[in-house]
Amino acid sequence: MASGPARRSPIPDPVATRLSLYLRQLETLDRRGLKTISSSQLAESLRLTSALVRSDLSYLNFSSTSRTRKIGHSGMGYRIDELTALLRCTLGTDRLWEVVLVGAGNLGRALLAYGGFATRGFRLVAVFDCDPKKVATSYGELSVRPVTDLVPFIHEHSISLAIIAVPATDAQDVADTLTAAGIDGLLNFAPVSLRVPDHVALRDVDISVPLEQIAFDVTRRRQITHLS
Amino acid sequence: MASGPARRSPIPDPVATRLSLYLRQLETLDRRGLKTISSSQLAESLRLTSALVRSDLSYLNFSSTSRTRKIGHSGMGYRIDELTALLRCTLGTDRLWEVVLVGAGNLGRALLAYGGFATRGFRLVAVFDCDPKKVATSYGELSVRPVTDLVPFIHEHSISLAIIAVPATDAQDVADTLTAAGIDGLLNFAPVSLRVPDHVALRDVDISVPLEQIAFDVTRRRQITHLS
DNA sequence: GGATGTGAATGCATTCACAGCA
DNA sequence: TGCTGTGAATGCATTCACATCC
Repeated sequence: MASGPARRSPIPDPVATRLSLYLRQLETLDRRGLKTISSSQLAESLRLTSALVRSDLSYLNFSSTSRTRKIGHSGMGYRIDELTALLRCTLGTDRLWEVVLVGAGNLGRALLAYGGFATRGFRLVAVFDCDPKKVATSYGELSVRPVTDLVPFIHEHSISLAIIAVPATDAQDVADTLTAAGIDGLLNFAPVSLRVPDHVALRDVDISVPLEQIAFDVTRRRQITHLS
Repeated sequence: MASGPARRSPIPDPVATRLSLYLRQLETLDRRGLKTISSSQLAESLRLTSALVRSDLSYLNFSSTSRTRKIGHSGMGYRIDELTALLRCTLGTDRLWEVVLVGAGNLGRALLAYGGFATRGFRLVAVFDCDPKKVATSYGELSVRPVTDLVPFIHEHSISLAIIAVPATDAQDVADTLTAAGIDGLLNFAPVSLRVPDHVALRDVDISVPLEQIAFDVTRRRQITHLS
């Protein structure tokens, strides 16, 4: 039993990732004033198949709070406002997440300046760095605090999410500190594989990896073209 | 036929992504002075299984240039220098890729300042922006050029890779321009799904997506803990 | 002994194809 | 007719288990 897209939860990881993309796309469509969208339109706009979109969205049927059974409307697709709300609720971004940033180097400062988080339910509430020269410098509304203040700050403000943007050599130390302070989730930009306890959610972003993948794609295509 | 990890090419996408991670890890291990590593050690350091590592690396056996049949050494694992060279060659990063950056906003400036590319075979050789106020401003060794110079620059320097770091609304236009100029690969940081011809390699990086995934992971874990 | 390389087995993600509904 | 929701079929990624080699 339990064939097809396994009605009812454990939402698989690849599905969850696409749910984020659906949400992003719906927000764009909403800004354009659209009210409904079909699985095939949504699929095409993201270069996916309509069956995959429907399959993914079917995971939302019985998710947590909503008792609603069907989310699409036969013959006319999905209502953008409904679906957006349901996605936000499922992903947990229907509330504001306060996030701390560790590392005020180039990458850290870029993240501070990056406006994209605010519109998606996240707010950077503090920046920390171990370099005394950087401490007290201001970026936008935030001024850099010493790492020694990190643990008390997390406790005092009940922070659950942190972004690690320190050099690779310091990343594990920072992760350990954050873990000990009781953090729930970590977004790691350092190019190392961190070790954290099972109860801490961890994702890595290494911008060199996709760039390398492109180099690989291009190289492979050239080889194919070459010997044809 | 062709069961198991399909000896001989078309390297699947998930495999190619992990090859990048193996390379990154090997570079770290090399810096620590190690000479060899076993599939199980490499696996553990990246939280994978040893069978997966061996399976992935077996794709390198007959790849393009190298005529070597076996890359590991029975009883003693893989030689780090050998494997590093083979990975670089396979991924296409055994040579220098000159990359142009379009967009000198917060993200673009961070990428300029980010040192990580240089050590992995990529060099940012020019920055472009359409905002006249930004043009001619210098960041590090590069000064911002007007987008009108983009196409001639690409032709003149035979650039094949570009990074898009402009607002979502401008990204498709920039992609079209780059495509028309004959670019081979695009790394897109704008939160939109771009449309490019099949012969152009495209990858997306949206830092809000992994952050949302973490929020989702944390939310789900809380629900599980809650009702247990 | 300790490791690789790989066919065979498993399990998961995606697609197909169609019943059912507006 | 147009579209969703989903069981069944496919196909791909991962793991198992073991022959093999130093």
